[in-house]
Amino acid sequence: MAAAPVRRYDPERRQRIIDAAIRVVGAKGIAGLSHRSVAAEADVPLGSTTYHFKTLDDLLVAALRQANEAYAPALALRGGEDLAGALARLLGELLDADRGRAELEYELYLAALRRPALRPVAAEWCEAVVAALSDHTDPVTARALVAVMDGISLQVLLTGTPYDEPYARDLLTRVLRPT
Amino acid sequence: MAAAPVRRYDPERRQRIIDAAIRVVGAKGIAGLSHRSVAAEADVPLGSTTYHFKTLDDLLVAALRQANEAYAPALALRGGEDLAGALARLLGELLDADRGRAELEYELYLAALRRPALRPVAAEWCEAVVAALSDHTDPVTARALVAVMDGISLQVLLTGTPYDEPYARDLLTRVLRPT
DNA sequence: CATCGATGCGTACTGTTGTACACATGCCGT
DNA sequence: ACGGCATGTGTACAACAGTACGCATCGATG
Repeated sequence: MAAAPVRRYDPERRQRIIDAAIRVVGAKGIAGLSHRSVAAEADVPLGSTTYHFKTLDDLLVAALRQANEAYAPALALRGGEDLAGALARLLGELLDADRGRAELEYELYLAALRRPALRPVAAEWCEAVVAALSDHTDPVTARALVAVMDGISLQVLLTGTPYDEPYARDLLTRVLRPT
Repeated sequence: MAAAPVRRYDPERRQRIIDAAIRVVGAKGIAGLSHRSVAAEADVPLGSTTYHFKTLDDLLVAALRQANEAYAPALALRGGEDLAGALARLLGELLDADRGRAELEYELYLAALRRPALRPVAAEWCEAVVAALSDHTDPVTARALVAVMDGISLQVLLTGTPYDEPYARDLLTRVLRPT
């Protein structure tokens, strides 16, 4: 009998490694990310991860980019609602109902602080959100909204304070009024 | 002749280790922080760091707390100036003139995302800034200002966008107007 | 002045990590 | 058809990590 057929020609492998990396970061944080831990999670040999991603930064870039793509559609805005209320509601959904995902995405995003390789991707993320908001307000205000939403999320995630939707709505309303 | 006199009775040792830890994080990031790297930087033996700080989290807590104490006085506000302008100016001083320190302080602050041990200290930091602003505005607005300043700083630090003081001033002005 | 606990020092152990490298395999252009 | 090259696999190695632990030394307490 043949030995266990070693897996060959696996075109999805690269993608599976990225998915595994995201799961690892979600479970153990970036500090727990290593070529070996992703390899185990993706069920591929060690050499495979080092082949597709020479450095961990490469892997983080791919993971952050993928997380971005999943985040932007979450900002889908309903038509009738007022903008501040809609954003406050979406923020609440992310921070209350999907805390794990919020932590994961912010951890990848914030990693750009010390990893220059991630900075362009973080900038892309920023731009994508601004673009999603540009249908509803001017570009300067859109950037401001991003800053404010980041700030609110940070306070919640870093200090453990519960998310206060009316407060967020009030703050966003203030930002939306032109000078 | 006597052997090199082994250093004994060094009451400042603990403090020197904290200072060394801050320098290490500033130079190599939290990822480069280890009992060994601080020991080398502080010029103390390995056993000394593990004695004073059982875990690296303990060390990070001390470092973050110390960074906080250095940050709050930097928020000293001049009397005559309008609040938004003063904060925008201070933000500029931190982000333009002292980028390294800004990165260091935010890295320690953001580390609370994945390290529950740091969360109370991050909350203290938040409260300290709110308290410093409370002489000039109401508590709710003070919290909002902290969120906005964090958000602005993040955009600058994470994406590499240059700091735009007039933009920050405008945004802070919007937040300061009561609803 | 004897003793005990806090502090300091050195070293050894065990696990984990990034990296390199030699070899296997199968697609694709010629 | 066939050979080069991208892809996949397994293993080994050197560096470095946290941790533990035995011993040295000092200050204070009685």
